[in-house]
Amino acid sequence: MFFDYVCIMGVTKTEIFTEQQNRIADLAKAFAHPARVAILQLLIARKACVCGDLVDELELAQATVSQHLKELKRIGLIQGEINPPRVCYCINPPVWEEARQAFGSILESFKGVTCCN
Amino acid sequence: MFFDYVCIMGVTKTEIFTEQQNRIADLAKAFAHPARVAILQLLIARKACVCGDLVDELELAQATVSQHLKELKRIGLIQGEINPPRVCYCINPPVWEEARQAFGSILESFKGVTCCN
DNA sequence: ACATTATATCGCAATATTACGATTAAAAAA
DNA sequence: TTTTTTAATCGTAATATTGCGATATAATGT
Repeated sequence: MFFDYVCIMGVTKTEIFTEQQNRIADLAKAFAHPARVAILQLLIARKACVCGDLVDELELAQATVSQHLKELKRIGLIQGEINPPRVCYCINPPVWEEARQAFGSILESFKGVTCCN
Repeated sequence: MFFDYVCIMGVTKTEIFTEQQNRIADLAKAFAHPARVAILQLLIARKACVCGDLVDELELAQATVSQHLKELKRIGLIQGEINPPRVCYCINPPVWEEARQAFGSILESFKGVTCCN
């Protein structure tokens, strides 16, 4: 009988990594596209909060911006307050703090010691 | 005559973003997969430096690990010292410092002030 | 009711990423 | 010289991501 592990090609094997590693990877995804970096920077600068303003500032179609906002919302880094017919987006402080801690932790863990030199 | 802008589907429009935004996105990609997070953590812990050791520790095929190492090398976060027939990998301090600055800068720029509350 | 406004979602096209077996390459050991 | 060891690369399969036009949705104004 075979209950062999089957690898589904093209899919990240999240099961073999720790919760922390998967979470860091997910948080990093938020910053892994220049459009999302730009959106986060705009939200922090508070110049644009409403989705339409972001569409104006970025040279991307409304559907594309909406999709990036959805991804940032899924990760938790931003929240959207519905104010019909507009939606006002902003940074979600607790998750932003989580990202700060997570990246800080891993980035500070390297003390400049390399093994091959 | 039409020299209209043609969007190549599926490709990030890097031209419309700043150098800094594109670089942050690229650096973030290094952390945007749990396997690469695990590799970086292992390299920092110095338990495994040789590619084969990483393959043993991670439950991934040698070809897969090699591919992730190649991506980390492309971004610049790690370097590989050839020591035939082995290759010893380690963190690349200047680029690691660049990542520390880049993430620190954006993560600290949010002062807890949101526009919709 | 109907038009307007702002955003989300759908569907599609195309490239990017992930994973791995098989093969190649390069140096050391036999 | 042949074998062994270690890592890179190739080729392939499959899912993920990116981008956008078109459409749907939902509340407001007329």
